[in-house]
Amino acid sequence: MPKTIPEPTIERLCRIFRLLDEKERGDTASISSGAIEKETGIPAHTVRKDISQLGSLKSGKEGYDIKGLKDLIENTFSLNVPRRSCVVGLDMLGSAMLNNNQIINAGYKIVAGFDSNINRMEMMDTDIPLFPTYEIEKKVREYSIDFAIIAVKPEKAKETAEKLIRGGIKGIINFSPVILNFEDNIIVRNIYLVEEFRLLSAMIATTGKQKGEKNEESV
Amino acid sequence: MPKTIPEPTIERLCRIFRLLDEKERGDTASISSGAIEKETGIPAHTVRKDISQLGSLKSGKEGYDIKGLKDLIENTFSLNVPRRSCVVGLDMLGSAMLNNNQIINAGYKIVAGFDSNINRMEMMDTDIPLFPTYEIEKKVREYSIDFAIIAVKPEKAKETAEKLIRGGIKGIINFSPVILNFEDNIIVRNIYLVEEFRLLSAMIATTGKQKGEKNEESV
DNA sequence: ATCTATCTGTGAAAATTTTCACAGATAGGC
DNA sequence: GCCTATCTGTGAAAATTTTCACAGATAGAT
Repeated sequence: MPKTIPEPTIERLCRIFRLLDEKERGDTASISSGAIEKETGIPAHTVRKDISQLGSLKSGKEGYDIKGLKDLIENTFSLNVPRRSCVVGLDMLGSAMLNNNQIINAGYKIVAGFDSNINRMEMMDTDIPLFPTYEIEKKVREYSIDFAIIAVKPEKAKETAEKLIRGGIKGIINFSPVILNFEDNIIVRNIYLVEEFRLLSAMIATTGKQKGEKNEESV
Repeated sequence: MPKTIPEPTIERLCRIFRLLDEKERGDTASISSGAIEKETGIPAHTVRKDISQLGSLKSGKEGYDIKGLKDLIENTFSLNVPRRSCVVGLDMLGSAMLNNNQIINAGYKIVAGFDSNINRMEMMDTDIPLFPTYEIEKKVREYSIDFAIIAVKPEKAKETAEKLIRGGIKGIINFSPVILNFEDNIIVRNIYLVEEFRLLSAMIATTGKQKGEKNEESV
């Protein structure tokens, strides 16, 4: 085992990765931990500590070499391995995901969409192949799909996840407000829209000056 | 000061709140920490510890009274205070947010939408009043809007946030991939779609069995 | 080559968060 | 009332994560 990297560190490094991606086509070739702090809010010493977990990278008076650091993160986390994804549930949110430029620009290919409503699918205007939900297991396997975005109605979320898992899915991004909790080695990232609202409310109520992030985990 | 509640605890309690909301219209009137663990994945002792931070609630052989616990969380975090929200950027993702049932059902009112493209707004079919982005500051103030969802193009994210803040916004849910980092007491929850994909990749690469959450921080 | 200013890398300390273990409380049966 | 089974509440221990402080490294100037 190559040494365990703590989850908060993984999250921060992915955030830094995006910054590097922006900066890569910029004027300078390097960036310091202090500059990373200014742009991301992650304290400089934490940035250094996190990066040091990746093994060493030659330093310098200038800070980190942007390209070098980016590649190091990319390799460590296998971000360069191409991943195929699908979207299940093609109402407004699901459709927005199917056509999401951010996702496509980052190199993640969305290769299929699923919905239980065949009429709706026939009306949709997209190049991505669409299938009825009863074909999920079959198509996930056939297309070797790694990741799925779940945007179905809450009452369908669990069975949708189970179909995906039977098809061999590796990771799920779950937009439904149902807590998906599997023993297996399926990784689920939950994006709870409503909870983000509640967290804003809660943070205002408790102090008004918490830090506000988590990705989170997550929406 | 009423005692500081750690942020991870706030996030878990909001998750538990949702579970209670589901269970409230169920058959039983109470739920134990063990049952909460089974449904949320949060360990029972952590559940108890978290709940104990809220001050005491009479216990019993049966576990927690669902209604009582729900009210306690609601009051502690002022989740019952009505909040008015808006959406800035009405492309597919923004429109999906404007019409999102989850948000509405949870009692959060979306009272305005903003977009820089006036033609697009005229074509949209919604009862929610829509305004051009140059009116953000004015309208946020006029409607006393508390929260905003930012779904604009990355290059517009920062200036959008600044307009909202000048209008007096209290919290922002940011869907753009730009890191918004303010000194002020504005709370920002970032939902980084692409980062969720990267985190799935990273977690598979590092061990394949990390726990997967945040949002998840954050979506 | 030496000096200086600027950064990183990292062991150790501090802070935070989670886990544990068990005392205390409650409801039901006898 | 008393006993038992089931839970919570919580101080203390353990684990994890963040912060600190400074040694070491590099690049440029003189």
